[in-house]
Amino acid sequence: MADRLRRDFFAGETLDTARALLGQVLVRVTQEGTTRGVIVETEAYLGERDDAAHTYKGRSERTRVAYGDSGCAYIYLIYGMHCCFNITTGQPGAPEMVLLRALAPVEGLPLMAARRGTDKPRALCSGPGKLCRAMAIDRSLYGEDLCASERLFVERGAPPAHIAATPRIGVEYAELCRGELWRFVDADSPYLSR
DNA sequence: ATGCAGATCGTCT
DNA sequence: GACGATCTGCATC
Repeated sequence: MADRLRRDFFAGETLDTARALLGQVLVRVTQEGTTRGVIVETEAYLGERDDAAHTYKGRSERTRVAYGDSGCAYIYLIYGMHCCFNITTGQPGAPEMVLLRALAPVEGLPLMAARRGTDKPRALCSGPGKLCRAMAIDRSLYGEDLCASERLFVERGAPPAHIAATPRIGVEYAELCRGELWRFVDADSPYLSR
């Protein structure tokens, strides 16, 4: 049994955590079964100094969990139909987080395929909405503490050999930070969102 | 391979 | 009332 990441893994600098999450293993346990995927693509959202972040304009009901402990699930609905899954990072009071954008599926592929309506491995978790669907992550898990939960957590994996940094996806509207290289990918992975 | 329209609703103005 | 940290299917090249 691999060991679970502890709070201190998520509590440091958010850009470091976004890089360090590559190669770690996201685990989701449901009554239907367990699914696992290696994290291959992340994005950092840096709170009140990042005009692409939900927390740019301060606290709101939606972003409540971002102001608490690191290592918790920040999940929201986008376009009325997809969920996006972030892990809160940094110190309490600093509303920073890391968005998980893609996984390399490693366990529970048939269950993922059933949830996604496709069995092509590359299509299962290669996007923030896709991975939420494949892993059955929705807003009922909002605020879940990944350092204590039995149903959603991250296990220790091996860092990738080559990491690339690029601009984040879909944040052209953010005049200030759209050019920042705050998206991180396993450069050798075929399971990226693009 | 690239491009575009449509789906659909919580959150914020 | 407007707009997304998206995905899919269909059209065209």
